[in-house]
Amino acid sequence: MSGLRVLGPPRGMDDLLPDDFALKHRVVEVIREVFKLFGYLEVETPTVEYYELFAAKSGEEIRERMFDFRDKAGRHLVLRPEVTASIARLMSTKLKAAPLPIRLGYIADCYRYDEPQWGRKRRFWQGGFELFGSRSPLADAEILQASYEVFVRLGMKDHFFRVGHVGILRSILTDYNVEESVQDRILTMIDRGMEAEAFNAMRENGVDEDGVKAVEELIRLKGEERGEIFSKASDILSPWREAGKHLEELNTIIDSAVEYGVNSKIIVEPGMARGLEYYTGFIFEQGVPEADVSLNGGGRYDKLVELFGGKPTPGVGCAIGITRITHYLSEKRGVRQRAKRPCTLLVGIQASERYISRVAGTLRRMGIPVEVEVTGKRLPAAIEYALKSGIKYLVIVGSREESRNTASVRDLERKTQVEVSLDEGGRLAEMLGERIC
RNA sequence: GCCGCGGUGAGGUAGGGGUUAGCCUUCCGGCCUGUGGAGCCGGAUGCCUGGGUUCGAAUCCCAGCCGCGGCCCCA
Repeated sequence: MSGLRVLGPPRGMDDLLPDDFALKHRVVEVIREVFKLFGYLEVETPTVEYYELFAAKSGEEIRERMFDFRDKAGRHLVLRPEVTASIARLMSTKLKAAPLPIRLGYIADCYRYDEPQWGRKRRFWQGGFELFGSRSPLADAEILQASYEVFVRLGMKDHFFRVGHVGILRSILTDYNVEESVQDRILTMIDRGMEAEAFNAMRENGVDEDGVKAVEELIRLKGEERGEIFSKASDILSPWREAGKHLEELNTIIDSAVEYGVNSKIIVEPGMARGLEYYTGFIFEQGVPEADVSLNGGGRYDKLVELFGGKPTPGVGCAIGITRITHYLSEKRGVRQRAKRPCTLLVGIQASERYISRVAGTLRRMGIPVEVEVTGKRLPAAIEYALKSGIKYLVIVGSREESRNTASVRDLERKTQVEVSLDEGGRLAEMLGERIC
């Protein structure tokens, strides 16, 4: 490379070569498979959105980490840091008359101006499931089920879930008349482990020591023994009827997931909080033991659509970190994926260009993928190229074949060769059995 | 945004003030006009960028860029 480092991609953004792309594509395909299995209809929204769409319900922190810029007319735009807001925008506008419930899926690239490190890029892909129009725990459980299917299908059976419900903490705070923006701040502090600050903020906003103590105990309470966690949480929450209902709801959600067949390790955290402030109920993260960042996360957001001016519509969803999963599979699991290519190479020797083209067309119209040798390699060199590239069949056309309107099909593995008339399409197709290698 | 470590052809590496900068893989050409995953021969591409120290810098110093890891935050 010369001194022009500008020839590399921008910091934190990856070029994917064919094999890298193939691996990412596999992850994407699995997600699409699960879209189909559950009835999620894929949509697309722009990579570029108005700044306000994300500024609305994001803290200072997120705002600073967005790629933002002015367009030529002075509009303040951003490269989306996530997609849920865009989908909610869709719900409040173009889909406001759609019959509910509606399930939407997306595969999209997102951007954050972070310092790159393990599992964190400035450009990354997310695959999302969003279910609108239902308040039922069945809807929340469905998101867990879909997440489970994706991970299992990718061979990550050892994944685990961390589940919680922001309604539990919020309803305690609401009981003390703590206003919503202050609640957001307190939950964010809890999520970041700044507990002392959170407790102080609670006291300053009218929460008594009973309330603080309850929150503290809830934060400490986490584990896999569902029955035990729930009975302890239930005790702690006995003075707060509303919070108890949320706890019960969380139990129902987990129960539904387990009955579905989600046999993952599930860590219950009644005092869990998540960074994004738009969550209103059930929340979760999904990860694997060897990676300390989460690979999937989501929850319920019942106020987001109306925040964007739509009619009140409950929603629940998740965003799967495609780039992180790909990175994890490749680095920690040693998963490799070869880019697929045709099994067949068409090589002409002393044949006219028109004949080579005719044969190529004949093959492809039968649905046979074929690479055409276009560099003038002689047969031995072409064979070497084919073997090196994993190509299984050679279709050789020379002057003999041209004069007889045939092609010679050579099987490089069996080392057999047969001359077939171009009119015998079926026979050609049969010989070139494997199409993609 | 902050802290630490690093950067030698396309990939992997050796060297560590004066070397024609070495090796492996890859790539290109030849031996080789229709059936060689071979062999041999030949060839191509490199010290991240910019300053400084020095007679002389890939090597030492500073800054930047990029990568990796950590803080923070997050998928």
